[in-house]
Amino acid sequence: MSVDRAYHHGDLRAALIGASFDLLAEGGLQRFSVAAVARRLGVSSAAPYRHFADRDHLLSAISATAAHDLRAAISAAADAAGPDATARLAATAGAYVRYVVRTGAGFPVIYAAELYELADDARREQTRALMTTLFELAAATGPPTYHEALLLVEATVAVAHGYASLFADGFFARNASTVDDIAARATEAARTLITPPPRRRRTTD
Amino acid sequence: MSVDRAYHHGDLRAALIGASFDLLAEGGLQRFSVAAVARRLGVSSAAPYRHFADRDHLLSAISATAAHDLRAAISAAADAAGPDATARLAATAGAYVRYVVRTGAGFPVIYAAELYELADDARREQTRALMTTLFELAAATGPPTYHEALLLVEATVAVAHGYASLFADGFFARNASTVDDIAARATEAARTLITPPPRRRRTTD
DNA sequence: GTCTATACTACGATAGAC
DNA sequence: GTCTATCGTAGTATAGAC
Repeated sequence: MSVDRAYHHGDLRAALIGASFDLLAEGGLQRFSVAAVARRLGVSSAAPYRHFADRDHLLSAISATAAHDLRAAISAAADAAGPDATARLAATAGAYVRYVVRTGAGFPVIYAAELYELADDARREQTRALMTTLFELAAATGPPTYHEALLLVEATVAVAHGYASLFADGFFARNASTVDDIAARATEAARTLITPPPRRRRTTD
Repeated sequence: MSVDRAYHHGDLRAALIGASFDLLAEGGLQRFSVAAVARRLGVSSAAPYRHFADRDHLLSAISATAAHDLRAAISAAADAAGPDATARLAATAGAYVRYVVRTGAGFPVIYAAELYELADDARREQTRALMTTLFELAAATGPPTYHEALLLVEATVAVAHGYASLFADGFFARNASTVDDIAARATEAARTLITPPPRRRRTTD
C-alpha cells in the first residue's frame, strides 16, 4: 500500500478529471494544462495520454462531468426551493454560483468554443440535458412563448454567471463576501428578473 | 514612406496597446501574448520590451486605457439616457456590453488579479475613477446607505458582465443575437434590478 | 528604438522500455 | 498502464549589433 510514490491509481481517468476541477477552481482555464494535472497527481506528463487522446478530449470529459453535476445541483436547489416556479428558477442562479466557485467549471468551460466541433456523445448528452432542465424550469414560470422562456433562461444564466465570475476574479474582495452571500444575491437578482413586472409605474396602481 | 516592412512607428507604445485590444477582442486574455502583439504590428518580439518592462506592465497600461475609455463610454451612455437616475445607471450595463464586445477588455482585464500588486499610478487613478463614476451613478438613485449603493453597483456590473461574457463566449450564438440586442437586454435587466420593488406581492396592493 | 540571435521555460504530444 | 526520454512549438526575456 505505498501511497507516496509512483501513483498507481485504480482509475487514473477519473482522478485526472477530479484534479482538473481543482486546477480550474484555483486558476481557471487560464492556468489549466495537461502537464499541471499530471504533476498534481504525481504521474508523468505522458500518463494522461493513455486515457485522453489530447487536451481537448480531457476538456470534453470535464465538460460532460460538469454539465451532469451542475444539472444535479440545479435540480436539487430547485426542489429545495419549493413549488413556486419563479423561486425554483431563481434558485438555479444560487446553485450555479456555488458550483462555479467550488469547481471553476461554469458555462465558459462547459460550452467552451474549442469543444464545439469535437464529437463526444457523452458530453453532448449531458450539455443538452442541462439546457433542457433550465428550459423546463423557465417554462414552468408561464412565459407565453418559447422565445420568452429562452430569454428567461438567458437572463438567469447571465446574472448567475456575472456574480460567479466577478466573485471568482476577486472583484468583491473588499467586502468580506462569502460564497453564500453572493449566491443569495444572485438568487434574489434572478428572482427580480424572472418575476413578471406588476406594472412598474406607480400611476397605474 | 515604406509602410510594408520594418514598421518604424512614431509611437510604438500606443500601437502596442491598440493592437493588444484587437487581440483581446478576438481571443481574450487566453490568447494574448507579448509575442502575438509584436507579430501583429510587424515588429520583433524584443521591441515591446523597450516600452514595457514585462508582460504585466503592458497589461497594466491596457488596464489603465480600458478603465479610462470604459468610464468615458459609461458617462456618455448615462448622459444619453437623460436625467432619470435609474435609467442612467442602467445605461451603464449596455455601455459595458458594447465596450467589452468591441475591445475584450472588461472588468476581468481591468481588475485582473495579476495586476493587483503591480504599482502603476496611472492605472490606479483610472480604475479608481471608473469605480467612482459607477458609485456616483448608483448613489444618485437614492439608496439609503453607502452599502446599498455598493450593492447596486455590483448588481449592475454583474448583469452587464454576465451578458457580455456569455455573448463573447458564443453562448447566444443560436439566436442571431447582435451586440445591440444583448446590450439592450442588459440595460433592461439592470433597470429591473435597480428599480426599487413596489411591493412585489399582489396581496398588499 | 528596433533588429537578430539566443537562453530558458513550459506545454502538447509521441516513441519505446518495462 | 505508467515510465523515461525526446521532439517541436511558443512564449518571456535579455544581450549586443546597428
